[in-house]
Amino acid sequence: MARPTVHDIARHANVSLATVDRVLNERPGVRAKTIERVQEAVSALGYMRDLHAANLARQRLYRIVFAVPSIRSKFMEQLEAEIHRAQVNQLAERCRIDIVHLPSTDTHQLVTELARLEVESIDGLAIMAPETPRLRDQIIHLRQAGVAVVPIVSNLPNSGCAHFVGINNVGAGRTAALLLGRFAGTATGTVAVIAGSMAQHDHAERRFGFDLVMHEQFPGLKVLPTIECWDRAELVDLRAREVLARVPDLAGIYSVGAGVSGLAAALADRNDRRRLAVVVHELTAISNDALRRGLFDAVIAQDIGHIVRSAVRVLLASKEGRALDPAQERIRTEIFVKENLPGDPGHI
Amino acid sequence: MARPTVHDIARHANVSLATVDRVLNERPGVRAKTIERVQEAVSALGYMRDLHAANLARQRLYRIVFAVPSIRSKFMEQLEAEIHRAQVNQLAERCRIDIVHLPSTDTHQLVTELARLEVESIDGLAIMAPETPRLRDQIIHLRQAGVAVVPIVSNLPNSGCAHFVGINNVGAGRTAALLLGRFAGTATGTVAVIAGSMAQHDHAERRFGFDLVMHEQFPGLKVLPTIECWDRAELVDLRAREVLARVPDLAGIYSVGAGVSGLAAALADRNDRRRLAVVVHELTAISNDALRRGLFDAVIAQDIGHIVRSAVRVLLASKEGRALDPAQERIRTEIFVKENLPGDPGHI
DNA sequence: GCAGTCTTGATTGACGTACCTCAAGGTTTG
DNA sequence: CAAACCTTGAGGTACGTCAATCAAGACTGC
Repeated sequence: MARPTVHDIARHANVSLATVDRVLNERPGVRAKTIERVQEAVSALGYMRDLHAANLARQRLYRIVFAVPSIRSKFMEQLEAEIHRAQVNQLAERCRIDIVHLPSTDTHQLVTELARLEVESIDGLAIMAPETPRLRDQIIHLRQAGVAVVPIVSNLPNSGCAHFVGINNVGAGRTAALLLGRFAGTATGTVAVIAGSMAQHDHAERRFGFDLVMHEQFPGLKVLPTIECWDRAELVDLRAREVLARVPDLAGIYSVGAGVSGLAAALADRNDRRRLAVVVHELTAISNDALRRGLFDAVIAQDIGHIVRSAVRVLLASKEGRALDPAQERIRTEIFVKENLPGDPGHI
Repeated sequence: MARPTVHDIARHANVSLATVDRVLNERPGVRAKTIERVQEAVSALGYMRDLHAANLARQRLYRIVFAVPSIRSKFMEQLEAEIHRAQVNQLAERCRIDIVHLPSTDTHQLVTELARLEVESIDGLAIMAPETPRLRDQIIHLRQAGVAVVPIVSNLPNSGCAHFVGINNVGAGRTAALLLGRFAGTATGTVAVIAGSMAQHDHAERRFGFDLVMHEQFPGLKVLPTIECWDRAELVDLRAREVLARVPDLAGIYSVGAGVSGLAAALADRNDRRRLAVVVHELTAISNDALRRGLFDAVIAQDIGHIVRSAVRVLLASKEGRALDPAQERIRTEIFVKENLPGDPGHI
């Protein structure tokens, strides 16, 4: 018993091929009763449209744009690398992917840049940007023009996008707090938090979640005000050394953003023997190495490749009116410690 | 500039369509020089065969068999659920997936069951089974007959399979030790280990990794001999209660295998206030709930959906001679704590 | 009952690749 | 130098769906 085709449906429903086609592609000109008869035949025979034949015939080349900040960081490098990988893979699947760089400071120019996209030729937009009212309006405008939009990494809660591809940053902060609190090995002490800036949505959310759990579960640990270092490693280095020198009962450090190489350097240089719990974000070559060397205790991460692939799937599914598997699209808040780093040798 | 097609290749290489076809599909009857010319044209134009058209024309229906133990457990239920999900999704991609149940105790009959597969009609086999010499021979025989074979969840190191889809179980045990040791909050004490049976490869490997790290990093924690409970919840319950009652300085419990509902029940019933670090394997409804309730502290898991999808990709790629993206196929050893459980409400 | 619209059938030609046949050249071998 | 073989060209059909056409029958309202 081979797969049923449209011909089988036509025969089973006693209609012509043309009618089956009209029903399947929701074209007008079919009586409600006939539609019903065709749909019955479809479910009776268990028909599924052959994606290969459909895509081939449709001759549709989807175009997806990834709009990402132009900041240079290890994380952004990884993100772009994954987008490039998707470009190559998706090319075989009739989907062209482009990258657009958005200014990271000037939010006005960001929207201007976005407005420059040729709406007509774009099917989907995956965007990583801080939400502003003007950006929200621009995104609503894009969606009205038929562009599927999905925020990635950092959510845009007010822009009315059905889906967000990224982790729950409040949850990530909560997770960081739990790990830091339990790894610290002391009920009392002081905890320092280093972030890029509290103006960044995701950083603020992480800090928020972090505070919640610290307060609930580790009331003996006092959390210092956020040290803002604008994701710059040399600043992180400097400020981390200050904290290490000046806070005698330091029990842990939580790094919310980028620039962790500065933190690793500061930690490597210290000569006291205090037990310190260090939790940072994003698994990069630097944090990987610092985990191995015992400088960091835990890394909270998101699978960037998964984010990119998921964004593509979500956008294509949206354009094609397909449903998607929620479980497959859920981006997990991953925890890495020294012993479960990916790419370990000796994979038995 | 649209995608180049075989016609473009033919024109560019100054050969006929038939010749291009012969080269692309590695059919005989083409001079080496001509092959070279065609391949040059392919790379010059950046040609990529249109998978949709190719699959359509090839009219190939791949058949993949998942051979899994017939034991009933939450983990196996999840595994089968994911295989069923893949069945539905892959049907649209011209790939039929079947499940074969293998006897879990009689290794002789297991091989007999495997030998019953009609080699001719099968393209790929994903198998989860303990390795025995007879099984190894049977797998080598299958591979010689042209069946792509990939072990899943539990590796078959001696069967010569190029790829294993699953986590590094030694690493998983190491990870469990690190978490348990650091969560315990005490440098000295006793740790109990509950497993299905040390005859199970993956359980033994986890225990091995666990012992390594406990010995290296937490020498003050004494690890008791493995309590074998055959993955049966009621036995786990019983033995866990014994341990809780009889070991006064109990600092942690590591559950290597299944039957964790018994452990959760035993822990929920205890009335002492000792700080206890509990680490278990596999994220199921039960372990999820126990994490939330604070009965367990950490769960080591593998993404079962990822394993199934990866196995399918690996097998199909093997049959089609395609390369695959190692990063996408790497199964991670995931850590879950109370705060990073997937499917959280309030996904901001 | 007639013009007009709505519904359906029949048919056709893509889409890009796979795979087959037949025949025409070219090259080697004895 | 002819028979045998190797290489290549030309052309066709098929895969399952999409999309469009034209024609005809079935309704509607007036």
